[in-house]
Formats: sequence, C-alpha cells, structure tokens
Amino acid sequence: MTTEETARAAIGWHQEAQQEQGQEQEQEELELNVFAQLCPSREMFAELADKWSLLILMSLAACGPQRFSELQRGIGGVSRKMLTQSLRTLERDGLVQRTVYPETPPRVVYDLLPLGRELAELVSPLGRWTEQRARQMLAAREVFDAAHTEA
Amino acid sequence: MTTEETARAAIGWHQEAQQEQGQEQEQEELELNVFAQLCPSREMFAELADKWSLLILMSLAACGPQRFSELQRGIGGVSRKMLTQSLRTLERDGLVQRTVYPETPPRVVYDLLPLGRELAELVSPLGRWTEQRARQMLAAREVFDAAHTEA
DNA sequence: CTGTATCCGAAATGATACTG
DNA sequence: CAGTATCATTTCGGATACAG
Repeated sequence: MTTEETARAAIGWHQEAQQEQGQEQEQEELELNVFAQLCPSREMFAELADKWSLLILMSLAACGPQRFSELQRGIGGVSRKMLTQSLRTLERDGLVQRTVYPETPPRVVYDLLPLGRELAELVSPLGRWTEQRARQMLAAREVFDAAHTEA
Repeated sequence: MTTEETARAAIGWHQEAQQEQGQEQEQEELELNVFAQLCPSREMFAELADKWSLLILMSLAACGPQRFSELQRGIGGVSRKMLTQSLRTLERDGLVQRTVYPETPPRVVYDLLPLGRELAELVSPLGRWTEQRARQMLAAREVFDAAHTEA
C-alpha cells in the first residue's frame, strides 16, 4: 500500500468504491457503498433518510412499544397515510414488528426488532443533537439571510 | 415525582413535550422537541433528514474539503441543482463553509464547520450501518414480500 | 468550473370518505 | 381502532439553456 493509499484510507470510508461502482471484484463479499447511485445500500439509505421513518424509530426507542394511535399522537403532524406507509416500509425491512391483538376494537402494537433497535440507537442521538443545536443553526441562518439581503 | 413519572422519564427523551407544544413555561430555556410539529427543531430536523444533505456531510467528513465537482462525482446521482440547493441550506445553517478562490476558472471549496463536523460524526455511523445491514434488510424484504404475495 | 433560471413531468403528501 | 382508497395539491427533481 502506497503512502497515498494509506492517506486516503485513513481519511475514512472506502474511496475506491466512491469513484464508480461496477467492477469491485477484489473480494468475494461485494462492497456496498451508500455513495454509489446503483448500490442496494443506497436505496436503503434513501429510504431511511426520511423524516417520518426516523421519527418513528426515535419514538419507539424513547417510549417503547406503541399502538398506531399513540405513535400518531406522539409524532406531531404525521397523517395516518404517511404513518402507515412508513411503518410498512420499516416492517418490510425487518426493523419494526407489527403485532395485532384480535380484540374488538383491534389493537395493533408496533415495536422495534433487534435490527431496528440498532438503528434507533444511532438515530436518537441525531434527534437530540438537532434539539440542542437548533438555536445555533437558526442564529446562523439569520446572519446568512441578513448578509444576503442587501441586494 | 411519582413512580409513573420516574418510569416515563427513564424510558427517555422528554415525553411532556411530546404531548403537545404550547405551554412549556417550566424553564426560562424553552424546550425544543423534534416530535412537536411546530417546534423550530422539527423544521431543522426535517431539513437534515434528507438523503442529499446527509450524503454531503458524510462525504465531507470522509474525504475532507472538496470542490463542487468533486462532491458531485463522489455522490452518485446528485444533479447540480440538488447539490447546489443542499449545500446552500447547509451553509445557511452554519454547518458547511463555502470558500471561493478567485482564480480562472474559479475554484470553490466546501468544508465542514465545527457544527457540521459534530453532526457528520453522528451521521457517518448511520451510513456505515446501512451498508453493513443492507443485505439483512433486503433479505427481510424478500421474506415479507413472499408472505404478502399469496393473494 | 460553478453556478443560476426556467420548464415540466414524476413523486410525495394532505384531506377526505369509506371499511373491517 | 386501524387502516385503505381516491383525489387534489404541492414539492421534488431532472433536463436544458444561459452566465460570471
């Protein structure tokens, strides 16, 4: 490995794959790369990098298993449609479990599966960070907007 | 604090604020809450919970300061329009710095500001997690889809 | 090279009404 | 309660042309 290669590797991630994606035959285990447009992991990433999906994961992590209506009350502004849709996707990908208790009226509870819990533990800090730094970002906005108003 | 309240607090986050948002006068420092529809932090969160914004932050964290064209090559599938737009937002919120070197042709370099670096360090693990678990999620999908095909 | 401006089709989302 | 179906609207995002 050359000095150059060492330097690039030290910076992080997997630059080789970032160039293009097509002929990564070096390993029997194909490299997945969120930066590559056609990589399956990019599709997953694009799906998870969504406001509602992340809020659902955070809510389940913070408040534990919840019913559909609890989630909707807890996550301000979600419509039933978006909540249903996002939950289905999370369920499909094995992140969330949907359990129906055949009562009347029916009770449906959503909970994190191990995979979803892993992800939620990475996402929750993101939510807290946003709350902690929101004022700072808003302040930066005002400065930026002010500087771009004298036109 | 009742046993019930202790339990709720232990679960995490700030349930009080999750109910509604309007009369949190308990502290001089208003509580920010990403779960509340009208909270400023929600707006910030919605803005950051975006595919392109997150990929830009990850790319800058992984590869260091980059020019516009480098970012576009590194992030597969971004159009100039989306890249410009996302970079402007990140710049406006004080996460990214844009530096113009008045050469010919002009050279523009983007880099993380301290605030953006903080965020990037929370976001990058998310990208790596997605790559590591993508296969698992895809496998879960097949199972889910198979189970919902016999109709 | 690094954008900006505009057009336009596609996709996301909200509102509403209906169902098991 | 927990959805589904449909429609209307908004927003997103790519293509293209033009500019400093």
